[in-house]
Amino acid sequence: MVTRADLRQLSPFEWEVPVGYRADMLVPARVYMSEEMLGAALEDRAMEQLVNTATLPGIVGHALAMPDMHMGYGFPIGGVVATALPDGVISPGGVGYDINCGVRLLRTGIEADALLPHMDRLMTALFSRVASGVGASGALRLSPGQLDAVLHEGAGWAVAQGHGLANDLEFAEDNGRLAEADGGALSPRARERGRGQLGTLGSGNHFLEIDRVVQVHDQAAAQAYGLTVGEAVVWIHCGSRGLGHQVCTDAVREMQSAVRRYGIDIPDRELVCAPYGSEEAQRYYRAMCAAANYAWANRQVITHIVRQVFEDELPAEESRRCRLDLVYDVCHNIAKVEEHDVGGRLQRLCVHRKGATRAFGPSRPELPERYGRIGQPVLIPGNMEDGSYVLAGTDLALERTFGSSCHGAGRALSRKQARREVEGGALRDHLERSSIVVRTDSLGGLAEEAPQAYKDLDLVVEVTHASGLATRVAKTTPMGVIKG
DNA sequence: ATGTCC
Repeated sequence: MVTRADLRQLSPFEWEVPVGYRADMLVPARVYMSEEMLGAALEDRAMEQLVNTATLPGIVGHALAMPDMHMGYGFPIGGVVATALPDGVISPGGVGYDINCGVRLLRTGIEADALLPHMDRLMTALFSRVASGVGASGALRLSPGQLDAVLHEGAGWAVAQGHGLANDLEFAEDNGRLAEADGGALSPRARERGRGQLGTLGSGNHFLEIDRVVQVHDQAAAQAYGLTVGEAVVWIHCGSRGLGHQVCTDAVREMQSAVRRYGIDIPDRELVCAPYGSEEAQRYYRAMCAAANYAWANRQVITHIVRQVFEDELPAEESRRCRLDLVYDVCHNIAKVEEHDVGGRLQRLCVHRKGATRAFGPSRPELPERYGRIGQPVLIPGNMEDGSYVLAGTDLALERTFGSSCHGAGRALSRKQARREVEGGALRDHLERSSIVVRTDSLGGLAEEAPQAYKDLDLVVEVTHASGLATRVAKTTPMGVIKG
């Protein structure tokens, strides 16, 4: 176990486990946290998992952890690991089971107060038209050919089918599509699981919310993002559902033998990986890209349903004043091939972000023109009571964390602990008394996602902001919550 | 996260 004594403090919110801590480390491990947060991270296996990732062949810079770090499969959630191509490894555990789990934020153009009288009706309609819960299937049933188009085209498929507006794509990370996707790299089971789940929310921490912008921290950035205090916004948090889960399951199994074949020593079998250029790695990468595209199409289809619900359920006057535009769409479970400056040299890297959000600053050409002087919107969900943050990516993040930031508050209680401590029905009543309209498939699931099951988002964002990885732009709090 | 064990 890593202890406090093994850590070297670099700055108020930056800590390092030096290479000498363990003989198999190739680079130091670095975490962004306050001293208080560090305590909790040392109690479970998260820090040890981070150190384990510092042994992966080809890793460059540091094994990094964001302030929302907690235990995950192999890699900690909140972890960022970059490996040098072509010989560095790619690891499915560095992406996670929910490939391209991500967040999409829509502004509405209407004041939250104007929606208040209609919240019950809106939330009931959203709950009925966006399928949610474990194993949920949606209104679409894709033919094999349609599925291939989704896997290849991502959000663009949905837009072309009429589930969206042409400029939606401009405001999604990678325009909602990774070009290396190959539907043929998926197992038949992964493909079958994907056929009926497009346009569905899923379960766990996935949600659909109507929020109110309660605070603007950075007027210029908020203006560029089109956010104003008092306005209603919509948050969509979901991923690639059973299809992405199956891609990860298949890859973990296949790479178990790859690790042996390529003679890779890993300290934890959950860190299975393969050299990026190998057949196994390339098959996983193309399948992962396809699953990422599925997730983007999923969020795009849900976006369209939300727009339809606002149009159908609001009175004509309010409906006319609404315009649900995409602020941005980020993924926080993915491995990307990106170019970064490593020690003064531009290098092609495989950047694993697992529970970490890309946070590119103004210098990167990937940003939409509208945000070019501000930085990429970094969307950080918190909890169903206290709300969420919009931050802006920075050039400092490019120097420090391969352009990455935290992705949420991070869990403070395990799901089991949360169920023990919280009764779902009482939580729902508490939220409704606070004028938060709640719709859920599972009161047990609601309890697992209770506010007290998460770290304090304000603290996580404070560390992120003070470290310069992403800067505060606006905060929103929930008016209506759908939990799968 | 997940047809929460093919």
